[in-house]
Amino acid sequence: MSPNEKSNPPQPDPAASPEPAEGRTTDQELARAEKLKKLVAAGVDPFPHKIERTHAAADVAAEFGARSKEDLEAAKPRVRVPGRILSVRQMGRATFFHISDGRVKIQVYIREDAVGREAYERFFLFDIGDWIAVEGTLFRTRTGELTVMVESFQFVAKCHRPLPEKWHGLQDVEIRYRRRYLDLIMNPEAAAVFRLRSAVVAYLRRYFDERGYIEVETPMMQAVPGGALARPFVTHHNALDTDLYLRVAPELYLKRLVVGGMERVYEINRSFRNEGIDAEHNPEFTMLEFYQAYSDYNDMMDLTEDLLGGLVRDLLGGDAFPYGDDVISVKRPFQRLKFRDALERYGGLDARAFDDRAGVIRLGEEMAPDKKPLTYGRALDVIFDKRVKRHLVQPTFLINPPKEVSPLAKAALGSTDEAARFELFVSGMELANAFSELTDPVEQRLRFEQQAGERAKGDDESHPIDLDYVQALEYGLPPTGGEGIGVDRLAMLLGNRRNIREVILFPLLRPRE
RNA sequence: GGGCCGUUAGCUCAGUGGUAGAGCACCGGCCUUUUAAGCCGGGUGUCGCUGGUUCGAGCCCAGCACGGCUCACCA
Repeated sequence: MSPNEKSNPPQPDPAASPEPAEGRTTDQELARAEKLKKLVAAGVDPFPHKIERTHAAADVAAEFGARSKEDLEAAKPRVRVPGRILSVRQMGRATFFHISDGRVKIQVYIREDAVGREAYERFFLFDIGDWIAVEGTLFRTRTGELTVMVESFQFVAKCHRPLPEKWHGLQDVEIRYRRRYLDLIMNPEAAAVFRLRSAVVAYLRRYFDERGYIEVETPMMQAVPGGALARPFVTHHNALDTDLYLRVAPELYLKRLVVGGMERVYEINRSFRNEGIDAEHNPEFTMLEFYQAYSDYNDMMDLTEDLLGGLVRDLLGGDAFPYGDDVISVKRPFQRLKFRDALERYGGLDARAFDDRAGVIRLGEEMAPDKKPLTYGRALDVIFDKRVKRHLVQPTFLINPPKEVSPLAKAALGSTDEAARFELFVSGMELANAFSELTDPVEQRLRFEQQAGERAKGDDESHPIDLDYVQALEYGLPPTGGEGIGVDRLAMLLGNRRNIREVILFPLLRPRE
């Protein structure tokens, strides 16, 4: 067969409306496809390879936002700026519209007498939602709004589907989460939260980098899912024919690195916990963990105050910020409250009740019948969760919880049943968890075995035995302070969002269909 | 997993057992500094799905799906 006889492969119609991903094609989608066809017929490339621009919309605002009307009229600055059309106001032979780069909206003015009749009519083959690049000079309207006077414009990309309503934005939370791009287009305050989150993470990295910490990445797929008391996700490696777990925490690997001489390490990345989903929990979430040799949990408290104070000052200004109905102050020092004192103050346990171990267990089991049988320490933890947590609104270091629920922490100095550990609570939410790391390999092994004993009694939240980790400790871990901070929750606080899904771009939802 | 609530046009939402509605968007007109532009005309729909009750169901009942809140769970 000669090349000439080869039939051309079928070419897609570049202006065709995409098959609807779900449901039927609506009248509005058909109208949009028709307009694109006309543009293509007029010679427009529906999928241009590159768009030249001088400014993003945000650049225009930043560079010219302060220039006066007279100044702009004299200078006539030229810009070529792309953006998505968000609204159109046509008045006969002149039209105003707004384009956005996802951060800033810029008004554009197009007049038939400036661009010519043909181009002016071509503009009406664009729809709200389409991407356009406009070139022209900047001026201010009667009302003072910075505006591009169009001299020419270029098609950038088609929006085949109508955008949500311009005034109310996109309200349906399910669509907001499933199709986050629509949320980002329509709800600028939602987009702003994710920019804030990015700034939070950048600050954290800067903070630790400047203090001599090494950023590392440790396994997310682990043979023993340790470092926290949580149910893991299971997966399977085919070539090795072995089950692996998605990590519930990076902790044990980070401490192995300290054994290896990396005396200051941190990691910011995802962990996975196969638990319920609610306003404070997403199955995959981002944790900052950091470890510092030659330190203890008191040093971690100092560091935490410094870190959060600086973060709030840097990103929000000042040392307090609104969260829901509260104003959270990160002024040093944070309240320090012993676990036992917290239970006495808010949990209705006086000293005598505290010492009545059977009574405590009974109370805990009444509050959490699913968790029976409870140990003393577990029961205290339950009572804390139910009664105390919600009272800890201002940043509070909750110090020395039961050793029993802290299998990776040293015992508190001078105590046999309390851990050298704190949890930081803000607005009733656990934000951080830190301890003086347990460095004794013999005791670590014992603690693991105790946990295994509880596991055997049906407790699937106990810590699994990790003998490989014990072996690492046998090579010597210097005194080390370590801490984990929930980055999503930190973003919730600074962004004043009550739901973790507002700070996770694509939160886990049940798959559709 | 339990309880409560929601699901109606592309979006935001009304809807009282008896012809399916509004605003925005869209379509056709008018309009050269508007900005939730305005004015005139047009309703474009699998009322989440499946059954049931009824002469008749968006509405009442049951089941299911998805979502929200909440409780449970949860470092």
